[in-house]
Amino acid sequence: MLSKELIAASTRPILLSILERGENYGYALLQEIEKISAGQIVWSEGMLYPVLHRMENEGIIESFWQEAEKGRPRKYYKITEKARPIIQVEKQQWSTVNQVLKKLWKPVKPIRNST
Amino acid sequence: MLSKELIAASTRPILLSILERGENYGYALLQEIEKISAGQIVWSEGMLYPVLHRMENEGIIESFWQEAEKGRPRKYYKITEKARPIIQVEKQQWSTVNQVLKKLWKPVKPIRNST
DNA sequence: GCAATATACCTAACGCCATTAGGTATGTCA
DNA sequence: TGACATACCTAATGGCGTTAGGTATATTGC
Repeated sequence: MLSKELIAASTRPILLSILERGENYGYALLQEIEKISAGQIVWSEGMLYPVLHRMENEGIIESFWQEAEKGRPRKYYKITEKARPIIQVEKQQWSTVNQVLKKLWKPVKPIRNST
Repeated sequence: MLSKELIAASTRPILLSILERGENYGYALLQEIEKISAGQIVWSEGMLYPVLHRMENEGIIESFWQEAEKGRPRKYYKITEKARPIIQVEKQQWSTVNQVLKKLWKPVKPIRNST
């Protein structure tokens, strides 16, 4: 169970990275992330759908309805050209923080003793 | 300039990791993170002080006033024993997300062409 | 002497966003 | 026929970063 802050920070980068590999629909994305993270990351629908709508409003992704062989129609999302630079910035920002944390998590060098 | 979501997700882990290495006071922490991140991460006071107060209320850190050689007294913070397991969980959570992103950012293997 | 700047702390109003908790609709299986 | 999985959506709530203030001390420049 991730903290809500970490969810907030990682959802967009993860979503865009998944969609970068191919279009997909909301419900499948919920299962996809759970699978990729080996059950570590679980998204709620109440979080995901608003995020998708917001990103569509911003023009980062776009949607189209598609009939499934069975069940109700699915709303597929795909990234737009506008998404590319955003993904780059997000990667860079994530790396910045990750490098700082990696640095801080390195054990402190003990002071060499002269004995 | 980091996104506010990434700030929210990283502030506590970073703060606790810095304080794990030694007690420090608020204003110095602002400069410390800027230095460690080579200017990439800049915290605002309006973000930092409430975070410190919240963590103190939760018993994760504790504070004491100390006179400086010059200027006003400083409020130093140090981690408590309660912080240790929390830091561990945060490290683990961060690593989980980081591994997922690393996986997603690996270039997709192109299909070998028979030409 | 006095204004500007750096240090060092604090807080209130605002807006964004995940959570919680609902709702609708279709198809399958017992 | 009732339960469950699939598949979409939204409203109310609370937490938290941003913005924009405030207070106090010490130094530096005019």
